Amino acid sequence: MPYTYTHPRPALTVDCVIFGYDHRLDEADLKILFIERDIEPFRGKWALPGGFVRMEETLEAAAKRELREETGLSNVYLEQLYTFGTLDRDPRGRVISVSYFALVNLVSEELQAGTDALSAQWFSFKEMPALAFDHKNIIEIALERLRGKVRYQPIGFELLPDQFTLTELQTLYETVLETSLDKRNFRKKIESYELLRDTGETQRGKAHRAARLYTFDHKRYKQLEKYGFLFEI
Amino acid sequence: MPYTYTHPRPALTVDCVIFGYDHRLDEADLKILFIERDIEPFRGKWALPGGFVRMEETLEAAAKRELREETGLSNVYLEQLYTFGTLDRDPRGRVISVSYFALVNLVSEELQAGTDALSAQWFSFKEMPALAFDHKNIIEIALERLRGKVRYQPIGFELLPDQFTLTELQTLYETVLETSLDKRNFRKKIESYELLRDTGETQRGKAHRAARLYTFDHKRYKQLEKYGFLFEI
DNA sequence: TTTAGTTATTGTTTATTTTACACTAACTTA
DNA sequence: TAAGTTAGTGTAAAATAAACAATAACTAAA
Repeated sequence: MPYTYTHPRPALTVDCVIFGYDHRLDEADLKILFIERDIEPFRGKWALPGGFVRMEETLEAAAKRELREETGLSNVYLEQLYTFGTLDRDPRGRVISVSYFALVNLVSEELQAGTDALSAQWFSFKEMPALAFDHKNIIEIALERLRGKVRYQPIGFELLPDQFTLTELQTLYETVLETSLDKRNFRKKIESYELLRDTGETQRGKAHRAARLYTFDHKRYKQLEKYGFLFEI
Repeated sequence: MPYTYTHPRPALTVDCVIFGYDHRLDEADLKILFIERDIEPFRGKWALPGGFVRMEETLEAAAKRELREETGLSNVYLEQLYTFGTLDRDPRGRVISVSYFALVNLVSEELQAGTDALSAQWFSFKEMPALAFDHKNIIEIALERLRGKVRYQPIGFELLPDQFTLTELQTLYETVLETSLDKRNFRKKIESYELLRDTGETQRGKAHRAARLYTFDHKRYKQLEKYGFLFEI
């Protein structure tokens, strides 16, 4: 069924940059989720999850649908990143891509390859594969945004499981920001925001002193946010 | 000449939120540039400058072209803001809009209505007219972005003429951030960044002590930026 | 030419925030 | 029960931010 317009129109896609984090690893690092393309162009190459926007869905809905179809991930909070529109970014012709990004905890999320993709896989930055389209460019911009944002908004918690230790939280910030932080000063600052709730529980099965487990108080953050509350690491 | 595709495609537009500032006014305030639409839909209503993206131009090029055609403004630095894609934002059907924003000095820039618009006009926030499409929403997001950005990047200078006084700079920040700032502390902070060059000249024609004129040292800022320099007001 | 009026320019003291820094507590395993 | 490992905690010094007012320089009116 062909569709005809009086003026030419670019095609419209969405792409998702999903950052994943595994707090259990000794060498914690950020990973990004890619799918292996099973259709041309760039068949066999790795690419960001994404695809064409349908007429009856919003941009964000399209991004969520593609992410679910291609990787099995759902219920992630997607934020719009940037819209890419150079002339030559897709060999099929003029294609505009609206990109989204999200932060997830690797351990809580189960991957499953969908119908459009041979497989979905996490890659750390050191072992990044060759990518389709301008996706290398997209993730560079996403990483820049993540680094900028993590310092002024408490989004780091999205990368951790519901319950986490203060050391895990600190390691996360050290990983994302590529710095090292003073343990006591970090804890003092985090405590001053009063955004964590002590669960009363402690870590189990570790060969040393068990750390207290905390949860992030989303409700309280939303309250504070209204009144111009400033978060900063 | 009709264009046919195997799948339906949304139309793609760009919209420009141009903030203007007049440093000479006693009651300084931010204005936004609108055009009066002379075609349907929303004929006679005010709207952001913008229009359809052509196949042979990038998104930013489209935004610049529409801005020039409709208002006569050119050589402004446009930054991508957000892409709007709700289903019902345009009565003509599914239309995605990539928005851009820019900051200009009202006095330096000459307006001239173009062919697509009956007239272009600056409106201050207090006297905002009824707007076409979802443009009210777009400018709300633009204003949020501006307020967030102006505190961490020295973009305020784009709203002033090449030469300006420290009082003009302070008034600008007070206007955009809707606060009042301490004069001595403000000057101390600005001075500490070493981003201003004293021109040696002073203001003329004022019925009181003439203020020194400064220029913003863009080159120096770009240098400092590379090394993680932090600006904050 | 003097005076009144208006805006520009400048520094110090106090309060707050950030940084630097090291020992004891608690748990597991050998 | 001893050794090993990570968790948890406070204080002093330095840096930064905030509060605050008098003099300088110019124009216009008397």
